[in-house]
Amino acid sequence: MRVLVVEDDAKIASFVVKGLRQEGFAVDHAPDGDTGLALATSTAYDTAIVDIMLPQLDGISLVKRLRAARCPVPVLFLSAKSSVDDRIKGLQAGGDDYLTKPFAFSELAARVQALIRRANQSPEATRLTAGDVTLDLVTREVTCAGRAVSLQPREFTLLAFLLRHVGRPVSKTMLLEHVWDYSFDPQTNVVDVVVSRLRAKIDPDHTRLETVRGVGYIFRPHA
Amino acid sequence: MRVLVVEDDAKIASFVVKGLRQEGFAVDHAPDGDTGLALATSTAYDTAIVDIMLPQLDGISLVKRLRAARCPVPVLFLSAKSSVDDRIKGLQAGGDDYLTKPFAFSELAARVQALIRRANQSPEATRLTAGDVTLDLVTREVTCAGRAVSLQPREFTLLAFLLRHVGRPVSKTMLLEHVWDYSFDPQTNVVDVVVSRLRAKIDPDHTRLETVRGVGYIFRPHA
DNA sequence: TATTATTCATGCGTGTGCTCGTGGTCGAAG
DNA sequence: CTTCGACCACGAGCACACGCATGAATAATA
Repeated sequence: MRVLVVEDDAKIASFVVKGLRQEGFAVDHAPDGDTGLALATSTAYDTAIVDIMLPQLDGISLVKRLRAARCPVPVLFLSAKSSVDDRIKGLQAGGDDYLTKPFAFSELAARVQALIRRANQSPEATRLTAGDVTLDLVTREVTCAGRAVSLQPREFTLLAFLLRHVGRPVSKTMLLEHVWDYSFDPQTNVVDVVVSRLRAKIDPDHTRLETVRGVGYIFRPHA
Repeated sequence: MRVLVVEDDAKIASFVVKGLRQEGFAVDHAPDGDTGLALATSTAYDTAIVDIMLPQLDGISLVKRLRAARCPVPVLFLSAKSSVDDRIKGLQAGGDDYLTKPFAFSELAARVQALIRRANQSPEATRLTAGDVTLDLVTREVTCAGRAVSLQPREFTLLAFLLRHVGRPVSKTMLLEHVWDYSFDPQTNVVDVVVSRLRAKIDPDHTRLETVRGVGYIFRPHA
């Protein structure tokens, strides 16, 4: 488990880094926001602990940039201020948790564990899977039965939506709304066409992506 | 278990927050609607306790916005008024429960527990069962005596209606109205035909779906 | 402009729902 | 007990809407 600590206060940083290493984590330390951003974008961390008050690039902006760069690492903010306002700003910027200084190390360790657990349990973060089909929202890679498949944007979005609703039928109206952003019925067969093309690529014999007449489609994972 | 308390009255808020913490909940507090909305949309709470009378953004509007943002957190409303009207408004806005001030803390704790329990087991809401026949309205799966049965749309709607009226006879007129959306008698035997097909699939020996001559049909669960 | 992605338009195949008609069942009256 | 009429069951067949696939046209992107 790799953890990144972005903290400028040397005492706190060393206290946190040592403690986490004793817990068995591989820990990297960045003393300022720019270094933190560089490390976070170049390495796959399981969690980042980010101080809000930082030289050069503050913690909130750092995380905003991470999210803009599609980096899904769970972030725990550290802050001297405990105001609800700050907390909200942090969470809105894309943070996952918030801890106020001073804090007990055991508290920090517990939250880091929780973040990692949550991230591992929610494939929602980046990777969707159903049976032998996988789809990575970040790298946009799709595999089916082990081999890579290249999808067009619409096909990709459609498959992602289907994978989020595995085992339950999705209506054409739902698809038009969430894959096409139409709030009305365009009176055409766009959906049918893209479904047809998607099938040709990942399900030629219609065993995964079944049609439910009069209702819509349903994605069933291949045993 | 994380709980959000949105309450502007400091005394009540502290009373509730302390009590819930003693019960082992992780509690966050928002003193007004805007703050509550921000917290609720950025953190995954297991329950939200929301006062109706709030500064800035009132409780009802708050919950409406939450629902519009597809935030499914169970909501318990608090209110000084106990009128049926208010209660209805609350539930219509997407609330799950309603408590009138003043209330005993034990009462509140019990309801919060109930809400969390209900939310965790909720998928049952979409499933109709009678004897050895089950029907899932969401996945559209139907089983009879353990094995899966595939139904056509009309048959599915018909069975769903029958399961909602288990043990009491339903007339053909009722069926035409609720399964076919006819408000008149089409002078044909559509109902008979579809009933016949349904029987062939889930009740070949007429022991579950009996006919009541001159009246209609009645579904009796298999012991 | 060249290239890719998306949408439109068309014809075909088929599942679905409906009607029809026959034969069966029930119940009340003779 | 028999007869008769009304009601019901269900197989067969038809028509239509729905879904599918494909190529052409348009739009977006480089």
